[in-house]
Amino acid sequence: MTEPTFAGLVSRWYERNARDLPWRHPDVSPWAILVSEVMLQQTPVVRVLPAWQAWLARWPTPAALAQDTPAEAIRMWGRLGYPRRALRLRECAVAVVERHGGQVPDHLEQLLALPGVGTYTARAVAAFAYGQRHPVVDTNVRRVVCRAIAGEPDAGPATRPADLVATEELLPVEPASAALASAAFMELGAVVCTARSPRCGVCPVEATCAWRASGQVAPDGPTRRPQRYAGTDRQVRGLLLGVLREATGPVPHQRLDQVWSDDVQRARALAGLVTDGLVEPVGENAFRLIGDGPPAPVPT
DNA sequence: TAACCGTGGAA
DNA sequence: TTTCCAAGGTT
Repeated sequence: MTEPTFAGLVSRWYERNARDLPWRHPDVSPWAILVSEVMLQQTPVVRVLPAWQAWLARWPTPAALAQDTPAEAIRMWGRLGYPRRALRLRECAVAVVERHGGQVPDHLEQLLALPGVGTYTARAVAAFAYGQRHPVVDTNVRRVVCRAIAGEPDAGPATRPADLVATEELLPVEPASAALASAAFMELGAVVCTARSPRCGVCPVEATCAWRASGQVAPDGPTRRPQRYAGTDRQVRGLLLGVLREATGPVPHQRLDQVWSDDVQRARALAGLVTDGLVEPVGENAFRLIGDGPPAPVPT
């Protein structure tokens, strides 16, 4: 009789307490899982649920999305935030069709090469869609491992190679068990070992938690700068894109002028949207979502 | 490395 | 009301 491992304890807890999220169902395609992972980047589960359903109902395969316009992808994205993700997801669908015959690849290197897919998302798809053994490290997992193993209150702002190593050492050898453990770590961080008010009373590894043993030392020093939103270019971009998203086809410059009074900042935000490929000019004084209609006539 | 990139809900 | 933060990626 050996002691249960850390991963074993968390996995056991997960099997009994996991939320019933649709992208975790066994019959879900790798494409559907990839879509969920991209939508979940910096975005709460409750907001992703309806968007994910609608997206896959419209574009059940990468090929379906690849054939539609960027403008429609941006519209379907709705108010999930970070609309560049919609653009990247469509580019990703195009790449999957062109490079992989329409099938989401199952090799880490191939996944990493896809637009909008980084270290976390590539590993998440490899593990959750294909059952491979990879450390899947997001903000939840970093926090769980940091607290339970290292005994520190919080992890750093970005995932580092050391985080992957530390997490990999916790994974069971068997691939399917490792994938399950990865999902379990994430769930624990999302539901129990939360950033603000951890529910240590219901934690399956409270007895061995290094942070708990230390008396739950508070974070030391100032954390990262709280990023303001009101008054930033980000907010102005959001307002501008909101108008363009609701419109069909070109929107007169004059109508965009109404969303923000500061001419300089508004122009900068609009230029940024164009630079990012979300918006394009139509003629001299109108703009539209990228690819929303036939190409503007080229003067000869 | 650090700044930038949306949005909305809870504390 | 303000602050925090939510399955990151890109440059």
